[in-house]
Amino acid sequence: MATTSSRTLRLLSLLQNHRHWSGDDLARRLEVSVRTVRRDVERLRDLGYPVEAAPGVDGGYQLAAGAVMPPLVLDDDEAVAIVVGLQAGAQAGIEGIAESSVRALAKVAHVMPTRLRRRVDALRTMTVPAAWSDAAAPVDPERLTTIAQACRDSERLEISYTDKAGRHSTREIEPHRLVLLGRRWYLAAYDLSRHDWRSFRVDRIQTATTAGTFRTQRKLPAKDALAFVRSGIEESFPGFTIEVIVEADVATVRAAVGRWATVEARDDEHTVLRMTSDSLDWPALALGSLGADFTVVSPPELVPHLHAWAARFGRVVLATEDEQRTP
Amino acid sequence: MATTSSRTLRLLSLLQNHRHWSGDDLARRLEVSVRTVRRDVERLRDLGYPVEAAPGVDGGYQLAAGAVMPPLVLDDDEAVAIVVGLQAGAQAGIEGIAESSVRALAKVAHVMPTRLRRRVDALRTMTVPAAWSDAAAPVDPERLTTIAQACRDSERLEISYTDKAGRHSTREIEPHRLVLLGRRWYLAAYDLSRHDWRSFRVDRIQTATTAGTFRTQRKLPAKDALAFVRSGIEESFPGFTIEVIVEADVATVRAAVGRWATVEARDDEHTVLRMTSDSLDWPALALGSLGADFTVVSPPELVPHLHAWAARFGRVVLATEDEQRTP
DNA sequence: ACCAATGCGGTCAGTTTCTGTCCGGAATCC
DNA sequence: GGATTCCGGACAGAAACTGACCGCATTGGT
Repeated sequence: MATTSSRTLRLLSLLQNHRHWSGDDLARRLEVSVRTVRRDVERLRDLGYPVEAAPGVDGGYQLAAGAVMPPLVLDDDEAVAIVVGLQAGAQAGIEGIAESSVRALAKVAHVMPTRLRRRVDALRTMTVPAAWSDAAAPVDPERLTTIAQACRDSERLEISYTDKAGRHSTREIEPHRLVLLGRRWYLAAYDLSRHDWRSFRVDRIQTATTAGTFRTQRKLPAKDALAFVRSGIEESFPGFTIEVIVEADVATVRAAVGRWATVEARDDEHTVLRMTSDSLDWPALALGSLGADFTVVSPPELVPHLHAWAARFGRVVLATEDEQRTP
Repeated sequence: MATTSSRTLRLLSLLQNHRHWSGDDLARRLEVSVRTVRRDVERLRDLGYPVEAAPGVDGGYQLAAGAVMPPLVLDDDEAVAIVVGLQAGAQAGIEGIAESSVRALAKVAHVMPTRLRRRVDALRTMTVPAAWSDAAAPVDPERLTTIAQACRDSERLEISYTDKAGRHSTREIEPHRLVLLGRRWYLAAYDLSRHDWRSFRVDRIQTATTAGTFRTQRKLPAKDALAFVRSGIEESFPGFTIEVIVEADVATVRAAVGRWATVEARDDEHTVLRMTSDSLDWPALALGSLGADFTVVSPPELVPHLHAWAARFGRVVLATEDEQRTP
């Protein structure tokens, strides 16, 4: 009967939403006898979900941590929060979770009601882009999930692409795998127009629409997708390695820059600060907020960069009443 | 029977993991006849999940977006990604999702296998703290979820708290609601030691352990938790409102600062840029990366702040070989 | 020490429904 | 037109679910 499995699912949801439930409460909620509730609980346990129960006046049932994740029953707000969080995770380029974030995103996005999708879109305009600098062009999360779904489901894609030289083209591809390398997403795919494997930078894909499924899995000419993409990229990442000597003690520096950089005491009054960054603007913020003088060890470009900031900031004045109104 | 509901759940999971499944495939996977698969699909449809099916040689079943979220069946990696994303969402203080993030986090964290919890912990050390400045002291996500669970489940908490004046104390409280105000989390709770309602800053709670449930819900002496917390906070947020006139056209400015600030054309060569921030360091980064001169309209404090940066940056020099090695 | 509240699980009988096997029909793609 | 695939009715036997009843164990408070 539909009622019995649906009821089991509802029970799971109730146990996820609230810790303590007495068997009596559950029975009333589910409109069955307590005996049946006990049997349903037993069923959940058989399925591997650890429902704990405590007898006594303060007893009740609760779902505990077990060996496997139970199916998550989410309400609207929670689903939206999860999608926003996953989008951030996919963009942030945190090694070790970005790929999983995209996979989960593809899964959630595919079944998410459109009304929730609209809310996510609305929120995305408020959400902070992961990176300041244009160095890491942010990728439209929707496109990312479209591509992730296509990879998962073996669906051909028709994409419009702009290559390094700025040439536009439309291609039909068989997407294979998404790879996060450095701070960018790449797509390893078989290009049906060129009859060869290619890697595409996802931020250079303007549109992507599905175009039917394909059956036979071609063999990637590399150990794995990561190796393939890496081999195809000649451009080395700029990725500055910043090292400065700050005229402050290590504790002060650590407090100011948080975990963004590694700090190391040089002596009581000098601290070595190291960080990596795509652009020189980030380090400028970190160094500026230190509130202490410092000497640049590397890269040399940082010095003129900071001097340029100094020059501009030095020229800053407060606007006069007049200026505030008309040019 | 355990098999039938478990099978329905497995079917749901299969449909979430891969788009196209032929009825035959599903039957083999689930070890039942094709007819039963059809019946299971029908069951899912009865439960409100829109399983679409296409006849023909390329047909198959797939789960589409529907009116409600189906229970999410996640694998380990995806669960970890979701938790990391939610933690970021809870910390980031994005209005409209922070509360939901915490709720979802409480839900997920409670049933998450410990092996996954360990992975999340490991990743957290790598994850970037939401804020630069010490203005927003980051909150331990684990503590946040503990408290959220306690609120949800009406569980007493024993907390050790450090108040504004730096005095430590241990209190037993009945937690009511978590509130995000500005960039900080507050807990509205009834303090059993003081016999009155209090708001606690979550970042000032050192430890929180559950101490039994409570039944009777006390009445909060305010319209809602937000109002209560807000009324209890005498300290007004600094929250600078920055407004500057940039000597560049609106497109350039928009490209440089992204969505962090609102920009408005003043004339072809001047753009008004507005943003709000807890500290003056953030705007400094935004203004520095502009690469253009500008005039400050407000706040006046910004000018000396920038001048201080200018002075420090102006003094910066490249370290000599000597300095790099020994002081 | 006792009592109330709560969960546990056995048994039983009646009802429900689930399953596999048939089948003809319809839609889709080549 | 043919192959493939999904659809859903009918049927019979097997399996299960459900509610009712029972005595028992555990917990917390009086």
